Amino acid sequence: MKTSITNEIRKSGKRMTRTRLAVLSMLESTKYPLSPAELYARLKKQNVAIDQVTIYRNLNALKAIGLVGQIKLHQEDQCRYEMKDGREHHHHIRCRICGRIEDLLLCPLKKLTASIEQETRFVVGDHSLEFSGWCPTCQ
Amino acid sequence: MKTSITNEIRKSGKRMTRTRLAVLSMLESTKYPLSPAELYARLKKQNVAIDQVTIYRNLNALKAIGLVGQIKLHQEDQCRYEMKDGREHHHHIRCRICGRIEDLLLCPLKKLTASIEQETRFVVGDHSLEFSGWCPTCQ
DNA sequence: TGTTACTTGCAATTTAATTGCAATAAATGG
DNA sequence: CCATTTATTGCAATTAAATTGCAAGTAACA
Repeated sequence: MKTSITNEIRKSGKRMTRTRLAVLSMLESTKYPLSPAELYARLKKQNVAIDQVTIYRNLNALKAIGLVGQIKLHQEDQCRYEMKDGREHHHHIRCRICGRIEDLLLCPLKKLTASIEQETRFVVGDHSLEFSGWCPTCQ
Repeated sequence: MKTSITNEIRKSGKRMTRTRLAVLSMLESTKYPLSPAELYARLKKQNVAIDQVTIYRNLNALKAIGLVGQIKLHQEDQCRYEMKDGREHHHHIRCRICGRIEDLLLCPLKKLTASIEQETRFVVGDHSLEFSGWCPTCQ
């Protein structure tokens, strides 16, 4: 785990712990966002002793710092989480049949922000954009 | 309530009932998507006798037919629902402070679908796009 | 008007996520 | 390196959202 992440955590008054490190490592080594339950199962398989509650609390803490992003996908009843640190802004596409999730690196929305702000008089802070469809295997 | 909606419901083997009509009317007359709890409160205020469970079941049924859309917003722990029937494709922006929600009629994504399909080999079925920020009052 | 089967209400249940609290352990300073 | 402070953890219990079972009710259609 990069020292910069530990510093980021300490800077916010939080601490780098065994369980927090395990959660971060798992998120870093997985190429798609994970749900708390998936995180728990994967960590258990690696014989990491951690409680479900600790996973929830760590995800919330890391989200608050901005190291981790929360993603709500169609057809899913749990949120997913992924590392934001050092990653390009991106979105996701999820297969409606098998649930496979892939990253989409293209995002046409930065240009759109200005016109939205003009139209609504809101100040835009963030956006989420999720696609769903059928993956190559399920078509 | 338009007859076309009743027909749409019957066509799918479902029935137009007193409670279903009440849910549909409430969704039609509200300019932003409602959560099941909000629907319940508003219907209660109108002295419509309806159970929370019935609201959930109706929303699921109407979503399955395609008459109603389900929306997951940032910072919210309940889904919201809105009429899809006859409405233009659109998205939403939600104020991070007061929760105010407005429609966004512009959507630049139809053009993007082709390149996503080419990039991922998925067939794109749908997308969701939600903005959050600060509304004029809360800035 | 009678029959079929979709729908409703109520209670109970499932599932996701949060909270309380005592015990543990990371960070900092001496 | 040790002591102190306080964030963090694990366990149990709780809250909150959404679903399910079932008997009674009622819309649709012949």
